[in-house]
Order: sequence, then C-alpha cells, then structure tokens
Amino acid sequence: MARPREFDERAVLDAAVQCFWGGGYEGTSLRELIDRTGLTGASIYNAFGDKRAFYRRALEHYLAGSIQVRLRRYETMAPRVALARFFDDILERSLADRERKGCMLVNAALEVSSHDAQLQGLVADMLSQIEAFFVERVSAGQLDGTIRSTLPAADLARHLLAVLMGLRVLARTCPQRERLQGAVSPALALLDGAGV
Amino acid sequence: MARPREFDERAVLDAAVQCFWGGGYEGTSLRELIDRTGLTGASIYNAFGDKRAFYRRALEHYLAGSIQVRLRRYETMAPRVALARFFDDILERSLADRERKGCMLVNAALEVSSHDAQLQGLVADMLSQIEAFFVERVSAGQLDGTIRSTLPAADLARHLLAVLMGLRVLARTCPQRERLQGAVSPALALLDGAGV
DNA sequence: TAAATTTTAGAACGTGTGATCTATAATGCA
DNA sequence: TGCATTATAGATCACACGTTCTAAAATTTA
Repeated sequence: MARPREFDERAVLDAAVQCFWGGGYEGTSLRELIDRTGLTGASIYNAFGDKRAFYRRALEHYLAGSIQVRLRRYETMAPRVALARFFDDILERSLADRERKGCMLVNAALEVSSHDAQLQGLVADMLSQIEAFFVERVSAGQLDGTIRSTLPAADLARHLLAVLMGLRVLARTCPQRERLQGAVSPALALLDGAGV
Repeated sequence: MARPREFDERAVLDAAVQCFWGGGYEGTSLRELIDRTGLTGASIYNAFGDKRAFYRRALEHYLAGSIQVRLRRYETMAPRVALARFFDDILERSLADRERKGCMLVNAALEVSSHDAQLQGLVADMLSQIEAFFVERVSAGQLDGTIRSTLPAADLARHLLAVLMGLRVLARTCPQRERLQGAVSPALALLDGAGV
C-alpha cells in the first residue's frame, strides 16, 4: 500500500504508559511524550489520533499488561490462599513503588474518567472485571469451605474491591507497611469469620 | 496601616474550593478562579501567593469545613451506631453527588500530593485525623461491648479508613447504591463479628 | 518505472497558561 | 494635610501547550 510504520507499537505504548502513569493526563505534555516515545508529534497524531485517544490506548495497554495478566495468575491457586496472596503482592508492590505512581487505573478513575465518557466506560469495565474476579474466588472459597458463607459473595467481592482501591490511595500518601497491613488483615479475617 | 482588603476571605475560599474540587489543580485555570472568586489576578497573588499556595489554602478550607466539622458530629453518638451512620451518610452523599466531584481530600491525595511535599503533609495529616477518629470510636465500642474485641482497634481503624477511601473512588466511576452498600456492609459486619 | 498512498520530520500556528507590571485608589500614622 | 503602605484594576508578559501544515521519504501496486 504505502510506507510502513517504523516504530514498534508496543514499545511506544510502554513509553507512553510510563509518562501518563506517573504524570497523569494533564501533567504529561506532548513534548514529553515525543521525547520518551521517540516519535514525532505528527506520527503520534497520525497513528493514534489526539492526546486523549493516545492516553486511552496507553491505559488499555496498561490494563491488559499489568492487571488482567496478573488476575489470571491467582485463578489457579486455592481460593482463600489466592486472595491472601493477591493482597500481599499488592502490598509489597505498593511499598516498593518509590516514585509513588500508584495504580494507573485508580489514577485514571479519579483524574480523567469524569471528563471523558469513553474513558469512564473503560475504567468501569475494568473495575467490574476485578469485582468479577473477587466474586469467583470468594464463591469458590465458600464452596470448598475455606471462606465463610454467612455473607453473600457479591458483597464480599465489592468489599474487597473497595479495600483494594483504598489501599492504593493510602499507599500513595503514607506507604508504611504496618498501616497497609493493618488495613488488609481485617478484610482477610472477615473471610474466615467465625463460621456462624 | 494601609488600604484594607475589600473581599471576604471565607467567601473567596468557598469559591476557590468549588473550582478546585471539581476541576482539580491542573484543570482549574487562573481565569476561572478570577471569574468565580470575583478577585483580580493581582489580588490573588498578593493575598495568597501563587496558584499552588492558593490551592493549599482552599484545601485547608475544605478540610476544616467539610471533614473536621463532620467528624465531630459522630463523636457524641454511641460508637457502633456512629460508625454505621458515618458510612451511611458518606454513601448518601456520594449518591447525591451528580457532578461526581467526589471527596476533595481523595482527589488531592492522588493528583497533587506527590508533586508537593507540603501538600503531601497536609493530606497525610488529615488521613491520620480520620484514622484517629476511627480508633477512638472502635475503642469505645470495644469497651462498651458493641464492637468485637478480637481484632486490634488500630487495625480495624485502618481497615475502615481504607474502605472509606475505596468507597470514594468507586463512587466516582460507578455510583450505584447496591454496589456501594455491598462494599460497606461487610465492614460493619466485621465490627459485630462473632464474639469469639 | 510511475503513480498512489502513507509515514516521517520539523517548523509553525494560534491559544490559553501562570505570573507580573504600572498606575490608581484607599487607608493609618505623623 | 502629606507620607507610607497596601489593595485593586486591567493590560501585558513570555512561555508552553496541543495541534496542524508542508515537504520529503519510503513503500506497494500497476
């Protein structure tokens, strides 16, 4: 047809994620994106559309590579253990995050999702996927008896989702182990419950 | 001494909060602030310093008027009831928030606190105050027997703080009653626990 | 090889930004 | 009544922003 692309889309999106993740949408300038991706402004606009669309693609790239992939890892473990490990890993990752970038999904949810319906849909959909993951894990745990059955799996899943979001907020302002640990452990205790 | 101020500082800060709350720091232009506050650019810089300092003052104004005042309201009620009411009120307020502005503290925590050490301190301090409120309420409830004592009050407080933050994140992207309700109710069930 | 098509490169565009300057108005103190 | 000091008003500043334009380069198809 015509002249082919010279850049590797995945590498470009990786670089874009690095920019947007730390700086947010408004806080990341096109100049910065040009520098970090190595593309020219014209190429960005030609390949992705405007800045907003570029951000959307970067977020999708992040979600696919950083969240969805990770969720699958816990689906093969025993449910009660999977949930404990899930939160443990989040906690370690948060504490290791020296730049305090947090989670790009949470950042997106608060910064831009209210201004952009398409982005809002993207974020909402991802939250639903995480919630669905929790529902599945909790239900499985209730079936094999490792998780209490006195509370509906749907509620427990939503609760875990809220705790997860809260963790990521707290981690960005006060990333102290005991604090985050203290926030998580009651949630796990709740799963065990006293088997009423 | 000299010519006195013509404007009412409280009214100006109220207007500034309205701007920054909905639009965030970067999303609110100085022009917008000038329009909504009624001051001129020179007056803002003369009275508050630069935009960053103005935001800081607005946030402090919000925290004092919107959070600290509210916390005190629950300190006179019976502890277990206070906590239930606290989350119930948050939930109703979140559902009534048609503009989806969320909580300015949470917004600030994610948007700017990482770029500004002073702001970070402000946010961290406020989170500590909320945590302290939870600690006091939970401890009181454990004393009078309305809250389970099998988990440390410190952990329960941190847990409630995380749930609170998570609620406000979820409310901005999917403000559905059942979802938020489902997230909260297990946290309250946790307080009752099975009195092991 | 020539036409068609798309990507690149980099300058350039207009706009909106945070911030400042100059001049004027209003007060307290001497 | 002056003098010093501070607040106001509005124009203006330089700059950074997102975006687009023009021209050259690279490829496929005919």
